Amino acid sequence: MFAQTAIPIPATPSHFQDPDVRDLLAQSQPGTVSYYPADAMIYAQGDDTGPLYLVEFGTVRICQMTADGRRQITSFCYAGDVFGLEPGEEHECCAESVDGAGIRMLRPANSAGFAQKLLGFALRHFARMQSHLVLLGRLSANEKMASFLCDLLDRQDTGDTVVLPMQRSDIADYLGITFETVSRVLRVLKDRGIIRVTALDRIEILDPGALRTLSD
Amino acid sequence: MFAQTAIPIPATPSHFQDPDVRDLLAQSQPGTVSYYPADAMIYAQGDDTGPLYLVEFGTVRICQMTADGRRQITSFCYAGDVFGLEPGEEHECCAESVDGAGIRMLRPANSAGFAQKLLGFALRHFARMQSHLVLLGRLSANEKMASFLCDLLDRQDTGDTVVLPMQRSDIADYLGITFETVSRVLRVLKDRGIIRVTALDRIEILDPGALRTLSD
DNA sequence: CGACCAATTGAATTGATTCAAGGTCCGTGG
DNA sequence: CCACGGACCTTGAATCAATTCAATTGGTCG
Repeated sequence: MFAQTAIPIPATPSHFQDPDVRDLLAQSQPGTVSYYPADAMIYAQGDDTGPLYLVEFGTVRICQMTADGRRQITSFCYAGDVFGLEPGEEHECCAESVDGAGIRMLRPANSAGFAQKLLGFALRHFARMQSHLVLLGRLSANEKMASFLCDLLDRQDTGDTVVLPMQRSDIADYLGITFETVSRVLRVLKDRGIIRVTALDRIEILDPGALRTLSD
Repeated sequence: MFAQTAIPIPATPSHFQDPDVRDLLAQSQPGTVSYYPADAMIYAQGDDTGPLYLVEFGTVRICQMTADGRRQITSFCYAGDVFGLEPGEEHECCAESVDGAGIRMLRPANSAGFAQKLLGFALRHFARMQSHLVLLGRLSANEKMASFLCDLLDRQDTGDTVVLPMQRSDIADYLGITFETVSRVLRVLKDRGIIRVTALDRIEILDPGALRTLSD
């Protein structure tokens, strides 16, 4: 609503292999890709629900706030991910660009086949949230970080290096810890020889096995 | 699969007002009601997915375990709730009866309209998980308990009294704390005059306003 | 180069856990 | 009917993981 500095970008065909995404695109009226600079709001809490959003490039965070301003990031969405699916007329969460993201809006066709597709997406998202619940409720800070890094490692195909498009406070609010703890945990993993921080936003996984063991 | 002491009970018509549940029943092949005594497993992690389950009476807990045996209860299901919806061929979580529960199995019709109904259920469940994420990641033990009690108060229509069908360790594993902390938090709420514990499984809410304020 | 924001590190504090000791509830059997 | 046993719950004391607050370092951009 406010601070939306969306710069339209010429429509380009989506290049995703994921057959489910292709189907979804085929069964909806895909719009053009809009560019949202870092920290720009895509939709706010209270905005009308309706359209879905496909991440073409970049990263998006889905946030929910408590009354007194604490933030929980419920998920990060990367290229190929779909977000914006929520019950009710109004969004409960807000979506923000993390690092400059290209977003394609999808106006859902109101067909039954579309619901079937959406159900698939919802269920997949479901499984993610399920394990996020375990992470938040039952893992230590070290385990949370290890689990997060493993997740990124699996999703990115950048070899043994993980790219962190978000800053420490985002990671903290995703993992339910403070950003200082994120720093300290990274140091622990470094000292144990499990990772190497090659840049602020780049981590080399030296011992994936150890990381997975830790992540539980 | 093991320890399943399900005792068939004569089929009785579902008495739920919820139009969505009625629709779901109409569009599936509802089975008879089975009784699962306390702590009986309804399905285990790894069991085949497929049927849905409707809680006719009693309470069900959906659990996920870490490799080393820590447990996170991802949701409690009460009369009228539907569970068992998961992506993939196998269940990631297990479902157990908490206090002796009557469960009706629903074999989904493979119609498109059915997917639409399921999508609705999935999205509603979704919103619940979303706020559970905030609870686990960003609330203090006191706030978690207050939030839990508010939720029960809203769901049950037993006036200002809340019934706890589950034991302390279940609450603990749902809130991401220990059962000792559950006890201590209840004591704090008692000392502040917000609640009164009239029985082990019965809590009178003396000051709902204070509870809601606390809950976030 | 200087200014600013992000990230790291340190020290003190705290909220929650762990471990251990009672207490309460409830069913069972004498 | 009451004593006993076991499971659950409560409470206390010590410990610990993570937070808070504060200072410093590092990186980036005009």
